[in-house]
Amino acid sequence: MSAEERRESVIRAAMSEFSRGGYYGTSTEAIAKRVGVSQPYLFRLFPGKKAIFLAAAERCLEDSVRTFEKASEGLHGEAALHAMADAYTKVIAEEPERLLMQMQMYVAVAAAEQAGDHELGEAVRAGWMRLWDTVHLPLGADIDQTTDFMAYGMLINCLVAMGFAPRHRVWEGLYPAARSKGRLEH
Amino acid sequence: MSAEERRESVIRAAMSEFSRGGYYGTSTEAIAKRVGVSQPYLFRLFPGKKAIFLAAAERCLEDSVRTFEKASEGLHGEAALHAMADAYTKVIAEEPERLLMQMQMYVAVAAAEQAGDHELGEAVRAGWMRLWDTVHLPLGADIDQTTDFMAYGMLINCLVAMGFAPRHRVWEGLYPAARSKGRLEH
DNA sequence: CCCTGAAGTTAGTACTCAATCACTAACCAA
DNA sequence: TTGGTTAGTGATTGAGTACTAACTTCAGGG
Repeated sequence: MSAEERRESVIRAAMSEFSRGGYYGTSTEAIAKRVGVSQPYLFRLFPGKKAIFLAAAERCLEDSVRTFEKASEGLHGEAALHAMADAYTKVIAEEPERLLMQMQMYVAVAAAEQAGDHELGEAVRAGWMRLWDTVHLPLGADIDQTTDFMAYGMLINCLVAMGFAPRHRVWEGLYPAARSKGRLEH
Repeated sequence: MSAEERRESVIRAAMSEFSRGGYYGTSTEAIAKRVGVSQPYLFRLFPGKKAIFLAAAERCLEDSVRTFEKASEGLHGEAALHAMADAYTKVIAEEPERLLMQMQMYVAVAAAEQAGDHELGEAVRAGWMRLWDTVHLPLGADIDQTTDFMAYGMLINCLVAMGFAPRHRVWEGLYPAARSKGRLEH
């Protein structure tokens, strides 16, 4: 397998592992095992653990951007809103890891910034802005609606992280995500 | 100093430290240093690191409950909403650590649950429900409004964690928190 | 004046983890 | 065959970490 292909699979494995344990709670050995490669070899593909996390974070944001781009393609206003909400609902049910990775990303940024390392922070903020704009345009560039959409998304992320069962009453006020979630998740 | 008083200061120190590095990124030595006590002594005050984190998480939620209880005292409906939003704004400006600790709590729950440890998860979910109800009642038991309030809160937590500057346009759609934040944070 | 119990420390253990180094095996062009 | 590149491994190192055990210090009471 070429180095580039390996790097690709490392990023995917890293997203999985980091989503569980976060930056500090994930060992490079765990990532290597998931890739099926020796641990030292990771350091030939990436300069260090931080670089792996950064790549995983950027990919995570990129995935979300693409999800909403695809969902809202050719749609506007309320139709786009529903399409994007449905798409997110699918992510909740099928790839909850992605939501957790988002959360891990956010807290990792806070830690890095306080340690004087702004590289991750700048990348994540740039990615988030791209995500924000990706949602903003199909919603008719309505700031309030965009903010609402993102806010619901963040609430959902937190509820998923906390492990609230899909039928729990905290989901009640979330529409349409909650109802769809009730359907999709077992 | 009595053991009980020490435990109290350990919890406060732990909230600070865990809010930065999360569970895995925070050493018991860092907590001990902040308390001004030797590291092994922590294990006489608490059975282990996990217990310290649990205590810090519970205290964090308790603090938020108290914040909203105090803010909404004697108020209902829109008045209560504004009072609670203002109170949260104050927390954003003066105690951003508390918001970060919340985030750290959420991701720690996800990690613990997947590792088969449900103790933290149950405590956090119970605490969150108390928080939810604390907000729910003054808002006239309106589920949608409560969900909105919590969603905005979670979005704010994430933006703060990512380190978006107070004047950044992502804050624009947040009302009244954003405007107040612009005023309060330098 | 000694005894007890509680607060707190020093020294140490067993372990994990990121990163480095020296090496091998396969392939490929001249 | 030779010389070079690329994918990959095993052994190791040095720093850090949660937790334990044994010791110290000291206030208060009989």
